[in-house]
Amino acid sequence: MMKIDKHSPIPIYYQIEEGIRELIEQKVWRAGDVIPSERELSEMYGISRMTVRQAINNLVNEGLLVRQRGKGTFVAEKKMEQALKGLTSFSEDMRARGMVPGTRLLSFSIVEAGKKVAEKLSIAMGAPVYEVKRIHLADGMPMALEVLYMSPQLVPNLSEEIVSRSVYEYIESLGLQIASARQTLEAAIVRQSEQDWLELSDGAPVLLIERHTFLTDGRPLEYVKSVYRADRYKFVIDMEKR
Amino acid sequence: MMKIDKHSPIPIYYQIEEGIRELIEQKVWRAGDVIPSERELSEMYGISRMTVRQAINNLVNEGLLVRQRGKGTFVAEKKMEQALKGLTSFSEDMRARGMVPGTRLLSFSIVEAGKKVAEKLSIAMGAPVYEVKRIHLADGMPMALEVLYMSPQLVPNLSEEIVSRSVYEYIESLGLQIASARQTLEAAIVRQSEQDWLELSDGAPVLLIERHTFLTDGRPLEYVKSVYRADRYKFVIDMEKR
DNA sequence: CACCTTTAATGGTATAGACAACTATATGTA
DNA sequence: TACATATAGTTGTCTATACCATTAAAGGTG
Repeated sequence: MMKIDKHSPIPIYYQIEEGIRELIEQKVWRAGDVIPSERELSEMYGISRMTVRQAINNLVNEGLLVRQRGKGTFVAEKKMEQALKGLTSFSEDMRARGMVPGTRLLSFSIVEAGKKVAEKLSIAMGAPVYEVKRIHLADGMPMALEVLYMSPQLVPNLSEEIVSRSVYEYIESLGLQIASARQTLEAAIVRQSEQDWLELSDGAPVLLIERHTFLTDGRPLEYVKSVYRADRYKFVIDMEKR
Repeated sequence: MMKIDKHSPIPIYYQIEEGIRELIEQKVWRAGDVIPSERELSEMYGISRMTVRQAINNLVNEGLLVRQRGKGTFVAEKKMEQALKGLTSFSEDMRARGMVPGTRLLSFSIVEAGKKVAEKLSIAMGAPVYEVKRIHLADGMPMALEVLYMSPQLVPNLSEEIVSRSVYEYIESLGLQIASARQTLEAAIVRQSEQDWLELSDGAPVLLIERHTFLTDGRPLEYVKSVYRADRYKFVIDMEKR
């Protein structure tokens, strides 16, 4: 099931923690499943129950597990949603609003990084970057125009194929982990170049959203600029005190 | 210092937790201070060190304390900033951007709640509510128009005086604690009624922000609608994976 | 003085055990 | 059948102890 080395310099509770994380990752245990009881785990690996508890505590704090006294410990629901609290992909966002998401790829190419893109991705000006332009649809209607930049140094072998599926799943499969993101939102009037794609008339308001995403090691992963139709899109943020 | 009842049905670790929380609240211990060591606390109250650790663990997870191996456990910095991660007051926001904040009170009155306000504040339609209209300035220039609604049932004796100082400090002094907030952002074209206050011309884009704030017990505290000048204001959100 | 070693204090990890509180199931009883 | 009771299994709380890893300060040494 999972291996524990009691004489490793890595703490036992951490090994257990990682082991459980992995089993959930690999979908051996799925959302809602009971995991073995604390006593079972402690006997299974010949370690103290308190040590098992320490591991489980951490995972509960992370939101990966849920405890229920008298019943057991369960794999928490969600997982993707927990990815970046409040930061969801367009598709998830739309589905949550009860609409059918869609995407139209406008262009997929490698271009030379301009000043702003180079800065945002921490690469040299003129260095090659992926540029992905697409339109996001909701119930078949154009909702947003998006331009995404990523560095091939960080994300090699990106393809149209991958882009039309899920970029984030590909990112994860590369072992890259998203840690944080900064988004800026501002209002503006639609530009002429964007007008047709979004099926808007002159002077229509749009919501400009920029997203700058970072990995756990601090490296910038992507820089995305989006133009949303103001008449069809509201941005919602839920914030909790912690 | 603090009292512990070992035979209370309230868990000892929780009593310790509350005790520490209170001492920090009352500023007996301030940000950066060392608190007594785990061993000291355990001897002080005649309880096991592991029990003390459980209390401290929870406070560390909350972000109230910080551990440093070999050195001790310290009261974490911040506190106000930690109030609502990412949700700051206009004044703080502006100061963080290097501008001098200001406010012009346009009106302070009690009005009958309309349908939307009544809904948002969970009160009856037609019930009296405070309505505060003001303009937020940055470096003396109009930045946003704001209308705020609060129920006198929840927040009694609100006055112009309090409003012009800090509403949130007053809220806290009443023992009310903010737990969460939902903000929605959308782009729009400035309305005629808002145009003059914001010194905008026809067709200028604005950012509409609605904030709906809730207390720890789930009751809605306030409903705020703001209109920001798009040319002077960007909304920034930092999100971290947790 | 500057440098190394020792020592005491801190939090970090781990054990083995005990009892309480809660949940679900099985069992007995009217 | 319906209801109370026992029982086993779960997490929750708590103890007492041990040793490890890191830190800072005290003390010794050149």
